[in-house]
Amino acid sequence: MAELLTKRSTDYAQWYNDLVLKADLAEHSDVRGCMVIKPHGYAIWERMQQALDGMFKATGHVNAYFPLFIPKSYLAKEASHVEGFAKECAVVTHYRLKSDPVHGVIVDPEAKLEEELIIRPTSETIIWNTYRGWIKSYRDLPLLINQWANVVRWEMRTRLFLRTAEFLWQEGHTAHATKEEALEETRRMLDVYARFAEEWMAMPVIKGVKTASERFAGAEETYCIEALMQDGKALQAGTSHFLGQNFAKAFDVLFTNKENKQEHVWATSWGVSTRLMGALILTHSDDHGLIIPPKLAPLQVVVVPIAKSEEQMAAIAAYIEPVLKALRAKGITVKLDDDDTRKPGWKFAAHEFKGCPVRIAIGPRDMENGTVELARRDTLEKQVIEVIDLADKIEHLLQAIQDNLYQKALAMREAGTRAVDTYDEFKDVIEAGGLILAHWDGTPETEARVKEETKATIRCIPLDGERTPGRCMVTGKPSAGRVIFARAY
RNA sequence: CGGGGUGUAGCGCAGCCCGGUUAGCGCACCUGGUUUGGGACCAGGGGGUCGUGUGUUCGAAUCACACCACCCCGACCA
Repeated sequence: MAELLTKRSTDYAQWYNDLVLKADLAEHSDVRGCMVIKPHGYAIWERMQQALDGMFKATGHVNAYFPLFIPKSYLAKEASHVEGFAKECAVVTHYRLKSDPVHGVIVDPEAKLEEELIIRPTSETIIWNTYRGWIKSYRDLPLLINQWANVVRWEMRTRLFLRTAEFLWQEGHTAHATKEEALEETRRMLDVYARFAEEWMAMPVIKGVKTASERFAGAEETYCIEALMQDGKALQAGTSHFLGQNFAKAFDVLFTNKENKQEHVWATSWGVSTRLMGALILTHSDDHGLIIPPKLAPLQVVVVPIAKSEEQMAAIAAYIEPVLKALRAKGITVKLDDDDTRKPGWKFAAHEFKGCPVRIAIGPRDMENGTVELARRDTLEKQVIEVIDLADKIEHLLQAIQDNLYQKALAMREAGTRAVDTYDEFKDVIEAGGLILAHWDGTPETEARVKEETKATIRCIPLDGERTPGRCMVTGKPSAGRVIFARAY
């Protein structure tokens, strides 16, 4: 078999790049830092969207859409927000081109915008400016809105899915009457993200709180889910922010409470992006290509016929038709790959590379014996089984694959997590990657020093598990509990 | 923006030092045939502003200068 893919052990970063390109997930566009998401990649994203959207609706949210453009002055209204995003904003300055004998077209200097427009790096400002008109009374609260959109952050260095100048995401923006409600919402959506990651992506995550230096620009508190990738680097997979009254104050969003008093509303925002595609790949895939958890696989089962003639192809199609029907009745996506321009061996390799969880192969031998060959992508195991009750067996197999992927990822994370008590040991252990649980004195200075000296950052202060006090590994000062350090994407 | 590198067919590359017929190879693509239980084989075929511009020269993919683009490493980050 031709070696299409750099091995993970040879060069993990190159493996990732190869895989994204060769599994037809995405490619670089001619626009610097921007990617084209190809149909196979987009289909997986659509499955993610669908699952998440259902979870948002189930927690009472509705979708809406706000503009791509944000007046420059809006961004400046919340001081730390603008500070956080100013360095990576694309700006629209003109609204017209005109033809030019030398250059074809040029920007029409006559068509300068009076106020420049920012391409949204996130939508808090335009949304809160809009909410001002929507919220008057406690009866208008809570306001629970999500939007699916693209955003632009002009990054210096980009990587397909993990960091691109333009990316797709969802951003939830909610308004509440009380601080407690807003905090509850922040945690509720964090739980939604964690559940999605674990149940759909088969990716175990740690829920935590960001330190001040890693906090979202404009938030009082940023919660996150962090995951450990196969190469030992951590990846932030989703964030949920408690925004306090910062945006309400910046945009004068007031409501009248039951006591007829004016109060600023309390806010949250939360998002996950196409970065999840990167997380999915970095968590599960192997040297043979992509591995997609069954619940997110656009095609869950593929049937590869081994036919020497058109008659045989027709016989195989008839042989498997009842199984296809039964699978579809269960809501399982299945395709008979009857393309006669490709050989079976080619198809085996291609579907494997693209991550299809289950493959059925059927040849003349199987039709004589009443069997099929069943292969699972996660373990690459093959077995010949009787065609009787095949749809049920496959349904169970898909669930088994989903479970196995989660368990494997969990085992990987557990093996890659260590508690460390001294800074010397930390410096040693961090070289091997993984998550490190260590005590920290809570100061930004210590955090910055560790980052400077080891390139490791505090991924989060974990929410779950007991918080046992100790002494900071760097300064020896008191620590309320261990935090998670790692080198991160 | 600093440091390094690369631009030759859709992709991956050779040719460049030392200028000289019609610019070559592998993969992919097209046609025909034989094949088909893990990326088949044989034969034939199509496809090129050699990144752009200027210069040197009888002659430039090859030499010089300028520019552009992209990639890798750093600073910034979901």
